[in-house]
Amino acid sequence: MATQFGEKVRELREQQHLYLRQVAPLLEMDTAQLSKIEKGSRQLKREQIPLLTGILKANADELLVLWLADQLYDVVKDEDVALKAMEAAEEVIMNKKKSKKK
Amino acid sequence: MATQFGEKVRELREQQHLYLRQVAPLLEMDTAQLSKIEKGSRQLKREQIPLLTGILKANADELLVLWLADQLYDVVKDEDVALKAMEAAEEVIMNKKKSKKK
DNA sequence: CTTATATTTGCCAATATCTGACAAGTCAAT
DNA sequence: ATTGACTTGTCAGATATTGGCAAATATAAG
Repeated sequence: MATQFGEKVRELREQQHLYLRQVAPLLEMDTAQLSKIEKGSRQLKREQIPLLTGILKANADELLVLWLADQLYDVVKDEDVALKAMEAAEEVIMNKKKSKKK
Repeated sequence: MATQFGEKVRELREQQHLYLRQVAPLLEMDTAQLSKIEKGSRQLKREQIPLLTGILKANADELLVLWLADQLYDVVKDEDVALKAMEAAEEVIMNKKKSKKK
């Protein structure tokens, strides 16, 4: 249930001495939703990550990477072949990268 | 649009000299759907993979791994930090594995 | 023990996304 | 021009996710 992303958000929010009730409105949601996001039972929208990064003064891609990692983990979490699948996906990504350098 | 999974399914289906119209009913769908799956515009349901593996005489986890890899790729395909995210997710998986060996 | 503040949880209507089914389309061979 | 294999478009219905509120819980203070 807990997510890397949610845990990091909470950690950063507490470091900044901010309450849910202060941060939530900046993301146009209520405290209940943000609470659920930190607890991992809801997902923040991808496009809100940059805003949250600013609010929490996180460093550049920190939150994005954790958010993505959570999504990836979700896909394979119950699979015996999780790591094999990850490697297969990585290869595809690396091939794309190479060929994008037209 | 094309998927590794879809391409492999097509390849295997042709190797077995089977038509869409023969395979589709075994998966309880129509040929249009199966066509889209091979083309990558629709997803086969996770739980149907073992059945399809049998039908196409694929080897054990081949199709499952490709199917999962496609899902993973989908999460990060437009992200600059795709590989970083993959590595972060891999670490989580490897830690789970270790701790599961109670 | 009551109040106050912060957070969490449960619920459900609203919205978004995915799927199944069919019809119509292309393409190649005859 | 007909047939067979496959593809594509559409759309209602099924599923899943979200937003928002209200009630529950937790902690601290008085």
